[in-house]
Amino acid sequence: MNPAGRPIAPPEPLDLMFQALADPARRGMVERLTLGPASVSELAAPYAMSLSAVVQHLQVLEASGLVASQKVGRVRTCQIRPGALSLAEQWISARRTEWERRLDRLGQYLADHPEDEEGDLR
Amino acid sequence: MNPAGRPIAPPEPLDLMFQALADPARRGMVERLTLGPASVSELAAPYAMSLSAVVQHLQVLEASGLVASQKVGRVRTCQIRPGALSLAEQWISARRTEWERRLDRLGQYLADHPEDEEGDLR
DNA sequence: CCAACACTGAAGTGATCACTTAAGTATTGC
DNA sequence: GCAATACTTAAGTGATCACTTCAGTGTTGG
Repeated sequence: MNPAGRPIAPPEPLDLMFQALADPARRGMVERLTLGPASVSELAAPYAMSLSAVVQHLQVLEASGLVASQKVGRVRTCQIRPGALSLAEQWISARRTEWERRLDRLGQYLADHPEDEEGDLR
Repeated sequence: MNPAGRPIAPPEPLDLMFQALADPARRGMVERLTLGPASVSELAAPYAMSLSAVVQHLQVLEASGLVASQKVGRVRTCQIRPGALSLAEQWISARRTEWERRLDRLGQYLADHPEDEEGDLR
């Protein structure tokens, strides 16, 4: 049980996604991989951390679905999974369009009722 | 010092942003706030956690820049900051367009060289 | 005035995170 | 064959996270 005593819920895909993107090293690896596939050591090169740490970041990225990899010989080659980011993108753009619509309605209301005062959040 | 013994870097805005979005309760609060401003207790209502926990989530959301709030009397009213999500949106769409460009180049190459075999990641 | 209300702040706890080191296991070039 | 290469796995550590409880503080309706 967790601290709340409630049953643990399995993490949703969006949780894993945003969690994966929340670390600058992981974002950096994704940025690198958008330029093309790379081996683990190539991905590790820009970072001061151990290879082990990089592999652990890679595992997070794979669990989130952002990255896939396959091993050939002794080299593991990683690539981004193109469709993966669209889930996060959709959530964000849904919020954006929602509040744009809301601001439009508010603007329309204010235009229709110019006598009303500002400062009202409702 | 951190476990690596290296100096700590201050978290980047995108770190705070994605970290804030990585929790389902916080995303839920953002979703609620896209429909319009709400008080702390209104935001807390759907959740089984304590009010204190909700306030702590709200602090994370404020630190990320996603949410703003002001107190009037004994009620704190929260609203989303419309522009905030665009930072995350831009990062994601930058990656998307980058790998789309890359896939286009790859497709063009394959079209120009139909004799080549598949399975090459380079 | 005073009780109910809407938070606020501090302290504590167990789980998870971001690393580390150390000791493996397959591959490959020579 | 054998050393170098490219990871892989396990165990450990301190920091941070997501909560909790409890004890305030300021506000407001009756």
